Amino acid sequence: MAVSTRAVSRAAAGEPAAGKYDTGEAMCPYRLVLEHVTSRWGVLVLIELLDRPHRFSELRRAIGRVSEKMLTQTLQTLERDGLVHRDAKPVIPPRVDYSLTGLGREAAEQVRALADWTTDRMDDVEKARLTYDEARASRTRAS
Amino acid sequence: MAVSTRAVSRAAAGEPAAGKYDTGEAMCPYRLVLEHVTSRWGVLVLIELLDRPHRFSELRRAIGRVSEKMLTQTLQTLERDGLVHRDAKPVIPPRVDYSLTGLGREAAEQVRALADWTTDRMDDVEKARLTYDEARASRTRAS
DNA sequence: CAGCATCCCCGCAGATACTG
DNA sequence: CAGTATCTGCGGGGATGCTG
Repeated sequence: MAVSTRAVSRAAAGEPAAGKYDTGEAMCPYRLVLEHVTSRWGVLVLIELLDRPHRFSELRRAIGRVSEKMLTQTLQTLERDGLVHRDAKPVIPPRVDYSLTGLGREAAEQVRALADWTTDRMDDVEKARLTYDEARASRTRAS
Repeated sequence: MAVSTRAVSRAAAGEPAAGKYDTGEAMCPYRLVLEHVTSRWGVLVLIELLDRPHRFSELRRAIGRVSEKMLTQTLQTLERDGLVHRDAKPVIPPRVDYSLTGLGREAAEQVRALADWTTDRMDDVEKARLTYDEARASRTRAS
């Protein structure tokens, strides 16, 4: 039904299922949007759409290893938040194009900046990890 | 044991547990770092530490609603990646201060920019949601 | 106070089958 | 091709109890 569909959609993209953390206080709304944008697949979708609009299956291939279901859910969440525009052409076979809205482009640029930073600094991170693991290993030997 | 401890640490902060998505290909490393940084609690920790160094319990209170376990795991992951510096003073009662490294500060600034954008555009997002839900509701009535 | 160990639940996400 | 509906597992993450 429509209701359960909405429930699924709201649960998508890393958003908590509204009962799990509902220990009295409500989660502040901006964190929800932030989690949609920074969600596992949300990040990759936004970055991919920043290059150019994509069809559904193009996105699947571009991202790789995302299940059809998760991609659908992620796109629905982002569409609902007004970040992604969905253009379904009434043709056979169906053709649906996804693109960024103005709002979505702003978000995507922030996200891409972060992703670019990550790739740039990747080697620093890996060095840090080696140092950390080294220290841990020697601590283990000492005990 | 040390081995299992490391396994827990690696699974922290939204990082997949190394077997779940291991359908043959390895996940590219930069996505892992990206997911640490954009993880549920990672985002909030980085933003909080951008203001000033925090003690463990200060972070807990500042973030709110984060379990001790998840905060520990998140901090360990970020420390291992070289983004967070852990300073444990050998005193009683124990006192541990967490601060950003140079690398971590760069990441945190990107993340905060994204968070700021989210709060700024929050009302646009909510308007978009109303529009979206409205459209869905009328579609349901039509069918 | 900081953090580790253990238990356990439930919800995310993958797999599969079916529709327009 | 672009979805929806349903089932299932397993791992994230909360709760609790214990150590230094």
